[in-house]
Amino acid sequence: MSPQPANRTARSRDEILRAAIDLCAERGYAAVTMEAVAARSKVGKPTVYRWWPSKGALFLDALMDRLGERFLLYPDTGDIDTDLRTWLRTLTEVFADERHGQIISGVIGSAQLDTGLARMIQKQVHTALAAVNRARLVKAQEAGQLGAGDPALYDDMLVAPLWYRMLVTGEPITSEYADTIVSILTHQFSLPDPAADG
Amino acid sequence: MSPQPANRTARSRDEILRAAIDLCAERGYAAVTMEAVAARSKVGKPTVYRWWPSKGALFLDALMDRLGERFLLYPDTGDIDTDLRTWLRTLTEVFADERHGQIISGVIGSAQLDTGLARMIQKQVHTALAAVNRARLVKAQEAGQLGAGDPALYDDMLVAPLWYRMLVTGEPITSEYADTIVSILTHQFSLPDPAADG
Amino acid sequence: MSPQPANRTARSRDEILRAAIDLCAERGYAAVTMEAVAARSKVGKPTVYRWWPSKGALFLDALMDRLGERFLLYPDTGDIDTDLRTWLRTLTEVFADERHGQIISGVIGSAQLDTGLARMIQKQVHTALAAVNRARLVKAQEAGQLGAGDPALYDDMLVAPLWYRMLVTGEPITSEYADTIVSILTHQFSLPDPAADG
Amino acid sequence: MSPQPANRTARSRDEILRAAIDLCAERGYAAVTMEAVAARSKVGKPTVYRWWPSKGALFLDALMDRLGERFLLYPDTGDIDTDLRTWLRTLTEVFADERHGQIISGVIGSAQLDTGLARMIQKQVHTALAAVNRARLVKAQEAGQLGAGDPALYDDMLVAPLWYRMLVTGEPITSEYADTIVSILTHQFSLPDPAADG
DNA sequence: AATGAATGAGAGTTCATTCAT
DNA sequence: GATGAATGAACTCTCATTCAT
Repeated sequence: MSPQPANRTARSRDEILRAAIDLCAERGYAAVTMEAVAARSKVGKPTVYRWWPSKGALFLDALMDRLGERFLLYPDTGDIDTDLRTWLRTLTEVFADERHGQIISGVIGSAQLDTGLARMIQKQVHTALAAVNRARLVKAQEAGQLGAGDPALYDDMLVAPLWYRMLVTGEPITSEYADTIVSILTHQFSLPDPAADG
Repeated sequence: MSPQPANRTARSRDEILRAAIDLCAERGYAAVTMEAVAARSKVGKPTVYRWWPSKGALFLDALMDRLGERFLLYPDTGDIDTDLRTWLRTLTEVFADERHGQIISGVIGSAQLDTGLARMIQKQVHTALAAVNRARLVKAQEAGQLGAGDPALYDDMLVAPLWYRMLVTGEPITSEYADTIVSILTHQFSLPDPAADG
Repeated sequence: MSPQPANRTARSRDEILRAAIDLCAERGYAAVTMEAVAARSKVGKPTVYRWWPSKGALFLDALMDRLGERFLLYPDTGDIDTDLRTWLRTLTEVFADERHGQIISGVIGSAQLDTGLARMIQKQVHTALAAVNRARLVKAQEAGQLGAGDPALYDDMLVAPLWYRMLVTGEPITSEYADTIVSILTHQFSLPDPAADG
Repeated sequence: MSPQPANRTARSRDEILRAAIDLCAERGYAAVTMEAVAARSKVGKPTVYRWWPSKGALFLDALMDRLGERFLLYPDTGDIDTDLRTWLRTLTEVFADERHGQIISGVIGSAQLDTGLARMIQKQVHTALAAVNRARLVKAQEAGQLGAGDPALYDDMLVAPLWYRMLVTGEPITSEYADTIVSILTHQFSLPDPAADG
């Protein structure tokens, strides 16, 4: 997503990203070092630094490489309820997947300590994501499937609880949780009565 | 909140926490090191490490020292709408305050890379916070001021958007944003029409 | 030799010295720490420090305790040649004995870095040792068994080579070496011809 | 003498050695720490440790740097008496010089607690020194200027008394002392009569 | 462009030494 | 006196980052 693949260059890039992912699976995000990534991928450390200024940036790229398309292809069956549910479940699965979740929380965690990385996330992730999300929501509003209201707020309320559990409380992120949130948003935001439906 | 203040001990503890806070204000959370904290507070590094296993733990304690009570005194005027608004505004103010916000996001960020710190946050912050929050919500439900529904979900949806902006999108956290979220939750969750009321 | 043995005090003192000697045998002088000595002898660290200001001082005392008398009883059979030989062999044996040699070189080594210890060695060891040595040499001179000459010089030339091997070259200290030195000094200092006697 | 001077490397090396020497002059050998050396020479601690495993090794190198040649150029006027006297006086001057003596005794002292350093001294100092010394002595023997006898013994008896005063008794090391020793060795080892010549 | 080697900030420890009981 | 706990100097090392080739 950032370096242009040239001949040998492209291979290096892939090997570095793979090494990063592999090491993360083996030792956990926190224990991965740039040094280990360089060693595993058989390149010099300066080569790694030429392309990525930090571990966070490297993993952000690795993530985009593997998951980017999955998020940018927003589902559109015509029924907003179904689509939001599908979309949020996708997010849930990724978050809950040990391998990806670890990287995601690690990258977001690193970004709290690294302004540059935070900016990269803005640019590479949020802008793109917000665009597709909001486009779909506006379309649903125009189709009368969703009440009026700032789509950005819908969007926040939809994904924020997942992030909250991921980053703050550590509680499990399940598809039931995702479904409940979608239901609240689409069904006039009325909270389910736990006595009535569990 | 964790080490017992003894004679000389208590003074060290306070000086260390103050040094941490001061350094953070001067250089930003990321640039504070345990070494600098020790130097500034005129104690040896081992003294700092004896009480706090990491920078994150140190700042978590500093935060609890200064803000702990503010959060554990949940407002209770009898009107849930007012109380939630008050409470969330308090949270908003703290998050938006450069000095505190920086520490909060830094600590949560560090916790993504440090299981031990994550656990400390669970214990010292969440358990206490969730208890007061949920108690107030249940009381409101019993008073018929709030629809049925799992109070934990109310709680998540109330604070998650603030955390989301804080940690993920970086968008500003304003009291208008807080108020909107409370309104949605208390007024049957209907989203405001941006065209109608801004 | 320094602390006065009182009731429980004496027992502590002995236990501390024994612990020091034992630990030295187990780990080597360099690896013995005051902390380990305190732990092994089941006393608090301040107790050790009350009596000995440093590891070197402690071992100096331990050494004097075990070896002191051996050196202060200078042999006197009437024949200076025999006596010097006996005396230097005693020294040789002690130096060559792994257990004692290690402590001796360790203490002298420590004294290079510790003026106070150097002074203690002057007082506790040298004054006493030089006195008996020189007394015997003077007596031999008076008996016509030894040429004229400053007895201090005899003394230096007698023991210096042993110390030299011990502290500087690390070459083995054998009784043959000791005997050769004595022979040179007593037989008009004529060096043996290696071609003639080996 | 050990690390290969490269571009930046050489400058660092020199600055580190100079800093060590300077600090030693200011505070005394014992009070010099690797940390202070690093700070004074404006390099990181690991840089110091990369090249020298210990303070003793560092000072050994500093010493060799400044004094090495002085010792390896053994005087050879043809007259062994003169040459030994010259050589031992050189040694005496260095030992008696506050600046060098301190380092020498410190390094030898450290070596008592550090096998690795002891080995370094063997290799870097003794082998070379013994070679030149013995070569000169053998030449003198062949010229009939010196009695038969193991040159190594001559060598030991020549320098041991100086080391003995330096490391053990602390008595002053003067050129008179050196001269007396040479005289004894060269004049058939007959000790001067203090009554006759002072 | 790519890399081996060098660099230094700072983490986290050990242990001599001192305080408070 | 004796001791458990506290303190800090300094060590050693890891790893991000940079230099020189």
